[in-house]
Amino acid sequence: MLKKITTVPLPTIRRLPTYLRVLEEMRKWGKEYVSATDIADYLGLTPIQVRKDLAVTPIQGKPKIGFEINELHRAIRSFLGWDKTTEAFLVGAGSLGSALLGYNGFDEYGLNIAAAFDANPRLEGMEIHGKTVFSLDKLPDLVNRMGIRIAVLTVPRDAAQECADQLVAAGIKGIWNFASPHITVPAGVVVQNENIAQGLAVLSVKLAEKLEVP
Amino acid sequence: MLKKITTVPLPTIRRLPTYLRVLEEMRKWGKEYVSATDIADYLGLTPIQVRKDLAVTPIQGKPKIGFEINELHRAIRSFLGWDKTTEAFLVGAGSLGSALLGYNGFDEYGLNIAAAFDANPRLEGMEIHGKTVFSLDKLPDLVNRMGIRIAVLTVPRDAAQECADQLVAAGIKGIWNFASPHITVPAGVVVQNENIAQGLAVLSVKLAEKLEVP
DNA sequence: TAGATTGTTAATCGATTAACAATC
DNA sequence: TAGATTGTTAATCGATTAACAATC
Repeated sequence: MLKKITTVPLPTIRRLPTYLRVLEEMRKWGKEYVSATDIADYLGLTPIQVRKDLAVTPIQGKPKIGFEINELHRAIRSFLGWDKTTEAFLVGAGSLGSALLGYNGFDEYGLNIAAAFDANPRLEGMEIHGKTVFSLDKLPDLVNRMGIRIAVLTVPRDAAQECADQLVAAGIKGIWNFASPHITVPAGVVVQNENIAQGLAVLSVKLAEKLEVP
Repeated sequence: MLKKITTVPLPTIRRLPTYLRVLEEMRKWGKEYVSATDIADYLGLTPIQVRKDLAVTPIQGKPKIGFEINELHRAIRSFLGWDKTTEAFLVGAGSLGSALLGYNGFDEYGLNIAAAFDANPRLEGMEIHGKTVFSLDKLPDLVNRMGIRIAVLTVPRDAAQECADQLVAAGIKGIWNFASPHITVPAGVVVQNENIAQGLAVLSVKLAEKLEVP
């Protein structure tokens, strides 16, 4: 009986950011209301699925008219917690880390990378895309003082697990893991693995199918 | 009756690259055989799921021993088509495009980015991480001459659809889309959308749940 | 009003998990 | 041999899709 409150399906959560972008797009076109059918047509989904997904927000659509774009947009952002900014640290200032430091779209997702950390002492004190790089041993203290809960992990694969352990020890509660296909963390810590190879695998297989049986 | 041959579940396909990494890891430890149980323990999955996933390959495991690591590794790579190199073009040599050009892990995935293209004439002829940047209008001819089928799309969001149309017109069959949450293409062309915001959405929601109900 | 769209409840579909005989 | 592990068939679980009354 416990444990199940109203778990929103993971696929739904993954589609929500796309709805945000679609709503922004349609707002740009001067629209004020949008129906689930419009969104579904635009994205190649079914209207029923879109309506189910949007039901995670408390926003009610109006029959024959649809949803108020701004209101829906605000509600989805709020559901994702993207209406307030969360500060995060980036760990591993290599090429991928640097690229992410230079990405300026995170504020749209309620995320701000406050600082970067690297094991290489030669990077200490440097700025990458305006973010200061600190020595990794400064991390626990700064996590504590700034109340940081999220880390973006972009170290080399071999360093991933050890580094994750340090992050957990320092009090990090969520790890956005670009470093390794899998890391082990204690319960109470959330890991989101990002792995570019997954998408490429899907593309590879689908393309092979298409080319075989056209 | 048509159409369904033996569709491998998408979640399975997405897990396959991770199995490759795990097999490499275990090979490094000097192991020769690995059981589905070992892999499952390592990744936090169930042994049954791992066995089901591995059944997409023709490799048979040996009861009590497991699977021959090298053989299984080769079979998964073969299933994904990653045993032969596929040449691809990257379109959009901005910060994300440059970062991907500098990523040297693609050969593990059977992908080689042969060249980059950009609409900005000032980039023409430049080299980024050893890859030459061509003008976008050279793309159709080069796609044709080199028989390129895959494009990595890393242009700004607003240019994504127009650029995708050009790629399709040029004969590209698979688009790995980092540019926009959604693009429309004709049937016969495969699109794989990569969207960093999806993973962050999952992390955000899971973390919020954890912090609310610890 | 008629018809498009909503939200909800039920049916279907697909993936995961369980059960179990076969095997080394 | 006993026991761990395999591969397969059946049961369960969860997400998607369908059906439909309510509404503007």
